[in-house]
Amino acid sequence: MTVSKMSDIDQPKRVPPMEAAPEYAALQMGELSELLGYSLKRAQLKVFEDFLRCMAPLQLTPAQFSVLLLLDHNPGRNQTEIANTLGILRPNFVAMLDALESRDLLTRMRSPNDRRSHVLTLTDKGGATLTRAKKLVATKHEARLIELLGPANHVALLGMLAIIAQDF
Amino acid sequence: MTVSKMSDIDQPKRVPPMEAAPEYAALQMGELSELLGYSLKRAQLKVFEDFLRCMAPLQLTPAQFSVLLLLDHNPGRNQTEIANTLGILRPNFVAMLDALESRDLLTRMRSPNDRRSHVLTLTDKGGATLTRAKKLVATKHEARLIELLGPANHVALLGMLAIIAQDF
DNA sequence: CCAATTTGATATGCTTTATAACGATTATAG
DNA sequence: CTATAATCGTTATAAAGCATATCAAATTGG
Repeated sequence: MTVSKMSDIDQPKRVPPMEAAPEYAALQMGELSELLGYSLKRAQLKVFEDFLRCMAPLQLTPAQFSVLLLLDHNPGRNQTEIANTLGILRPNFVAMLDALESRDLLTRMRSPNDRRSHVLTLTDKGGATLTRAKKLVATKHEARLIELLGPANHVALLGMLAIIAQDF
Repeated sequence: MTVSKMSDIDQPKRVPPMEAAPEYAALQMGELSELLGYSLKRAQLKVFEDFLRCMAPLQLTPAQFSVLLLLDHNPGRNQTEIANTLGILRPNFVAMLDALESRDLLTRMRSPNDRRSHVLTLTDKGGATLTRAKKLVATKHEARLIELLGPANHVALLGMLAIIAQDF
């Protein structure tokens, strides 16, 4: 049987599914709303979904964007350093870099100091893409969040999440 | 739940650099710390990790716990209703219910009204397990979070995440 | 020099998430 | 009523995400 792969031309790969309003009576959520993990996961999915939507013209996932951003601020680092900082395991980072390198957004160069390691560098196209991406994130993605929460809450939320991410 | 007190949130003390301990020099996180999606994902992973640790004696994942909790508050519902409410796709819900049913935590009964559907019900063991689970979550998991953030911040965080999960 | 370690890479497996399709059953149109 | 469509649980399947073991090449340390 052939794989029915509807490969259209330049359509965004993943369009998040629209949620349809369920026609049955709303269920009692119980203590679920008080469960931080549940709300965290739901919120994270929504935020990533919106990120992908905003970033559709550049076809960058949140993880890919974070790599470009980190490379821009940390030139001359190798794969292990970048991957560890982002919480990505080295084996899984390889394919990710393959994709970005094949799109000419970054380069792998053997380090002259340590020829085991690859120095990662943003290409010109990578830098330009990152600039466009940051603009999209700021004006479309984060702006919408700030509008929803208010600037003070937005800052407070970032602070609390950072605390959880590092101290919990 | 009310979010009316979101304006008087205690500001988190500070936002130190994320992660530590690798032997190479700390990398510059750049605008990454300001990216809500990034912090959300990191925080969510940590919270789920702690949830699993606290729930180890009962061997319940966050998703399984949410199913038991929802069943307890919504008796007589079928698989589609429970799955939809939790954002689980029906095909993926089958194996999940198989596992819980094989552990005698819930039962599937053909509905007399509509013999296509299965009415889901907590067993006695399921109810007892849920009671123990809720106690573990409250005393070990959420308590630690509240201690870390402070009660006011904890409430505010829940409120903001709920807003994002619903309205974003 | 030799043993141990590190780096990028490959292979592999597990879990999660998503879609298509099927039999049984129910609902609906004509 | 009958014929068609829709729904429910289920199976099969595939793509991602996440994790471990292992390898060759290169480096480090004794």
